Amino acid sequence: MGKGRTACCDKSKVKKGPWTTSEDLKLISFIQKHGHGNWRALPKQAGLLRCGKSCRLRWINYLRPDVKRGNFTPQEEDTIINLHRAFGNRWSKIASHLPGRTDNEIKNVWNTHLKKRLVMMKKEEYNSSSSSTSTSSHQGQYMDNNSTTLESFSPTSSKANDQVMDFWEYMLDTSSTPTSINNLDHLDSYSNLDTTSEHHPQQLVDEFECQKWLTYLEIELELTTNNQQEDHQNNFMQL
DNA sequence: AACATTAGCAACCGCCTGAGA
DNA sequence: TTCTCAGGCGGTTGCTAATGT
Repeated sequence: MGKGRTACCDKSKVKKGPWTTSEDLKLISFIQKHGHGNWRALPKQAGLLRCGKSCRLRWINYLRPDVKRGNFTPQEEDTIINLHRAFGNRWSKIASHLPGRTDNEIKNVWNTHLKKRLVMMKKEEYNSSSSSTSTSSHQGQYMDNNSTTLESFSPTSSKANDQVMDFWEYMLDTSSTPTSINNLDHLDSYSNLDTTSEHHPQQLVDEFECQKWLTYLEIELELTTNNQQEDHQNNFMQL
């Protein structure tokens, strides 16, 4: 063994960047069938040109069925703020107290919203304490009514939603739901569909989209009976 | 309308840790 | 005890969309 660490994978042979729909499905399909005992070996076994770490990250942050998407509630934000006071930047520790939320997501929310808000509140606190009519501030009152909550941020653009709708129309109209997980590459040729994860239904706030996606996966992964599949198709047609 | 700047977030990088040989 | 390896973690980057000028 030479000096230094061995790379986790051959960087020249792995794909990087945003995950495509077909890659997602391959990963989901493989994990559904075989689990994820060995992340390093998984990409090859699943037919993915990805680093094992990348697969793990994708699964944990986006594809796991129990990942909760959508805006953080004010309660969750409070929890993060309080836990951050206790644990600092130990995002996985904080995430363990917020079911369905990932460390990466919490880290992003902290860095983009909560940190700024706390700075502003510190400022306000400082200003008010320097004036005679200062009001006391204590834990649990980090959120004043005028502060911006994450409710005001929409994670999904209308364009992304349009793409999702286009995608589902395409899937239903053509009845081209792939029958084999090995034959998913054509999904990527659905040219205008943004293949970044933003369109992925598990990232949609709208539960309707999530449900459609999950139903599709059930069909794709043969987790439903034929009758159930028919029901699903009928439900889609009614929507 | 066009360009510049900012915000949001998915994904990558590299280090750390623990298990097992 | 030492070494290797895989998984996990936190920091950071880079792309895209939104907003401002």
